[in-house]
Amino acid sequence: MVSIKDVAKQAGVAISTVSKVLNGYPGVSDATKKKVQEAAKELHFVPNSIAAALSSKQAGRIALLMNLNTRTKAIDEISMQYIAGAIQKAQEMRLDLITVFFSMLKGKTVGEIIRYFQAQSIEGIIVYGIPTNDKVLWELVETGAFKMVLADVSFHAASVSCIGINHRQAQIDVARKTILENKSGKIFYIAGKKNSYPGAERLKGIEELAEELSCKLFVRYGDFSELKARNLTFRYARSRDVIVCGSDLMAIGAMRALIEMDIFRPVCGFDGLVLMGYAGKQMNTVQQNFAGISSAAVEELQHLLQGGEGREVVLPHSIIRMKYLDIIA
Amino acid sequence: MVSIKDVAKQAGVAISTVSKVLNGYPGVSDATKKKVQEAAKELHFVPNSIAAALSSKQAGRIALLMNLNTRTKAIDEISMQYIAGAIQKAQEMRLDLITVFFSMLKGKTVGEIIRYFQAQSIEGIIVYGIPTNDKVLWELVETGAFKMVLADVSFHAASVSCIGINHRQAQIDVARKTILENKSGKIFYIAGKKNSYPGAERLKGIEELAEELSCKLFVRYGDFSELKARNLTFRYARSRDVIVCGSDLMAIGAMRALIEMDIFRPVCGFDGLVLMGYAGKQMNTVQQNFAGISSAAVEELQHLLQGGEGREVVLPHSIIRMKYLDIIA
DNA sequence: CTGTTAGCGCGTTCAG
DNA sequence: CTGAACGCGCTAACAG
Repeated sequence: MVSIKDVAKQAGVAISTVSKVLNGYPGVSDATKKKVQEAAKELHFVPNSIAAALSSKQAGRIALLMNLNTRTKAIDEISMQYIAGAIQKAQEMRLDLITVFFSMLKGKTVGEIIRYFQAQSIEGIIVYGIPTNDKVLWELVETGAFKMVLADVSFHAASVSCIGINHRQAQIDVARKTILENKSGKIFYIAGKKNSYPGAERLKGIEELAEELSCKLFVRYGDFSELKARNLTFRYARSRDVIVCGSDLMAIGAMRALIEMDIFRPVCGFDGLVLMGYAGKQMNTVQQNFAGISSAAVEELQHLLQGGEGREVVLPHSIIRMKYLDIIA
Repeated sequence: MVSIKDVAKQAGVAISTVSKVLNGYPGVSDATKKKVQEAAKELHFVPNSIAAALSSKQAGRIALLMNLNTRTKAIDEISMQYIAGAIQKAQEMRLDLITVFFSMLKGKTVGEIIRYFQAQSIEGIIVYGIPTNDKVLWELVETGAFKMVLADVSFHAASVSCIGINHRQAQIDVARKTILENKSGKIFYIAGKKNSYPGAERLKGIEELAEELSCKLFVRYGDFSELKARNLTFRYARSRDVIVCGSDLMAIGAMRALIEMDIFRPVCGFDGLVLMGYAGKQMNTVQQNFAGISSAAVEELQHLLQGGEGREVVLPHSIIRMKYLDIIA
């Protein structure tokens, strides 16, 4: 392994000089700068990130913390895009990214979690899908022990940013489109989970829209479950004009129930899963660019690591119509 | 951050003694061992894996290298299970696991790739889905620079193991079941990619089976693409009795084509994707436990890291019938 | 059996 | 503008 020492020797300068050049610090003459860069290139020098992490405190090691739902595998698609987007961007920004699942932290106290991350020299954490009622995780946020970026919640502090689309507005957009296309009056809304921030925001959206359009609104919680949405549809859909769902998975459940009931009702979903394309029908849905969101989250975390203030970042969304041909390859 | 030094001070012993105790080295009296362990517990000491990685050469940092197919998102499901299984097991075995995608290595020479991993103190690599024609990656394998576990290929050397199910046998099993259930004579086999090892093995399997059952076999390459399988089905399915596909995604394409053609032919797939459940019909398929495979791969890598010989590990598979009710939650 | 010492590769003062 | 020297937290030889 070629180290900084070898580069220094090759260039005929001291180790610290090499370090300065490679990290873009001032106070090095252009002549020696060039010498060092050439030597580094010649020796194919790649800085050892492990050593850098040990010695410096701004080593750029971050963690992606998320839920791994092994039961409902549909969520895999979202998680995967999240991970991929984050890894990609982290690589670009020369940050080390490790992936951690909630299940690994299960049963740990806040102190233990902090030490767990510290032991890995983690200085920043991106959290996706933090439950609004997870006491330990929210404690962790409040300690300020790490720079954090929270996806899909609305909370920011000095060292904590949040990021995500405007769920309320997105729900309004997709539902309005569907309702106007079908001239529907009575809305059946299948909401997500009660302790989910996006779920709550989407609910607010549909409430606002129903009022604006003077539609009757009937709400039940489907807990983001396909099965529950299916059952709710059997029970309540017949006497409503349109089924608006807080997630694609629930929309699929609703749609399949409608088919079995042999009645037609327009349905719209939320997320833009590929899975939608396999469910047999077309429908409007909100497309979230998950890879884009996690990519933006990494950038936001970098902003915090460089001393930036925590803030709220709102990302754009779009309304699409999922079709079979969109997804085959 | 509480370091090994603090523990030493607290226990009233030397740093190295603490290190020995915590790493289970011999040559420490039970009395001091107990003292050290108590001190560590009291201070909530968590060893810094970064520092350990720097100092020692057997630090247990490994990489999971895989393809990220951003076009055909169906693969997401498999990738996700892979990642999850590996991360989980790595955590259990106290190994640091980083995820790397092929795309990040694109255009790099073997030397650059080696340095890339060395810079991260990586000592072992698990590769999933290495193309049989990827020169650079195979060069990397041959250099022996890292301990490696290759999933779904058949190659092993001193420091390289391979792992996976018996694709040939699995293809035989699922196809035989489907054929016997339907008393089919003429088989249409939609194969995977030509330079894919699992694809080739599965093809061998169906050839063997066709001979054994004295069935006529007609083969075309679908390249693991849903669309291609769909088109091939339109073209060739009418005059055969059963469609055997080298992957679930292709089976879905075939099935949808059959529905549009309004003819019935038994179809069987390979992989056990959840996606299958959404495709509208039931069918036999091979269920691979992807999380289990990657988990086993981590264990095998650990075996190599501890000086074990490279070998071939064959994992079990099972034949299942995918149903809608199996997947909703 | 225990403690001292020397690095691992790099960042960072602080003299020169 | 440059380089010697120290330390990050830990492991591993070596003395005692």
